[in-house]
Amino acid sequence: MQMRNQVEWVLHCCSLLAALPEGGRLSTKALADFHGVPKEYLSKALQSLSQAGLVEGSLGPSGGYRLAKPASEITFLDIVEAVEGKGRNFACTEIRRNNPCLQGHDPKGPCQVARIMWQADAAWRRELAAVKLSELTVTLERELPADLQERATTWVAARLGGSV
Amino acid sequence: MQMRNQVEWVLHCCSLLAALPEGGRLSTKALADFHGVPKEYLSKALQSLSQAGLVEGSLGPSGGYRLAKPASEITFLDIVEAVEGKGRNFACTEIRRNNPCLQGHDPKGPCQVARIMWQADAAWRRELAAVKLSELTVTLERELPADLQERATTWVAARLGGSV
DNA sequence: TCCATAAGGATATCTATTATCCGTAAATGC
DNA sequence: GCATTTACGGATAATAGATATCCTTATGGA
Repeated sequence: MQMRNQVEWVLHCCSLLAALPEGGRLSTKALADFHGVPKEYLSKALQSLSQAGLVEGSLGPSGGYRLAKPASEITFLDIVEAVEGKGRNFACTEIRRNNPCLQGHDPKGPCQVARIMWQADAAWRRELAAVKLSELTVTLERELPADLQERATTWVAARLGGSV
Repeated sequence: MQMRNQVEWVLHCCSLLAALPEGGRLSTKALADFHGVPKEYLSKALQSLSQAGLVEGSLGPSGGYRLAKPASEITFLDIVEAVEGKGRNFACTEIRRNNPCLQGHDPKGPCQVARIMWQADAAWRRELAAVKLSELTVTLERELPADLQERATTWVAARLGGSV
């Protein structure tokens, strides 16, 4: 049971978008180059983010993506669910109903096994919901050496779209 | 990102094994019939449990599986990890190293994205580790009508192996 | 001896993930 | 208006993983 590659990608992409100057945008191509991932497939993931209302795409030259709302209002859970879906990580297929000696019995509510597994799933989501995208930016600025941050800023600036 | 079918199966199987009388065993066939799942494939999952030291298989007629230790010493996490593996649900592929403008930089320790995702994974596992298999038995006895419990007991008794 | 069983290997089938390609529409600059 | 750049969506291919079955082997019990 493993999350998709795309989840890692978009988390890093959002991190980069969060650090963009006001009004700035980055194209799929720039984001793909920056992270060394295939552009076409990354595009699909970014479209998921767009549909979830987390980022906004714009067309034309100097188009690209930017966050649709402040990084402080976007959680890790938002991003993960945009790509991975909101479905639980445990699917109960109600095998208790297959039981040959319990036929005719119509159990109410989810079975205890499912309840426990869903409770753990909820704990996982709670943890992700507690982390804002903005926290990522703060940590990165604190941990990444200043000269590298500047190189990154320069790299991004050279590819920046939008009304900057 | 969804867990395997086998996880649901073995959780229910363990639940049944935990309710067995002292020394009793159930064969793969009985467990498969009880839950309405394919015997051959369930067998693979039970072998995983066996390798993890959670259940003990024995050969010959009147052979089958029983718990390898008291249900109070087996957690949901034990069972889930036996089938699903102990690997984290988020794999960090270190895409930050692909960054074209950060070449030559050798970051120490996991990146913040991975740390956050792993923290959520840990919360999920913590939740599962907190639930003992024995709790499942207790709940089942409390919630399942007495007559159905008896029918199940009879059904199981007719297929019971081991030294009963 | 004979049968039932766990265990493990080999293989087939199906589904989801990963990836690529192409067409469309919109925005920008000329 | 026209060419270019971009997001977006559909279609499809390639790969990996999950699901399932079959067969052989070794062992225990009658």
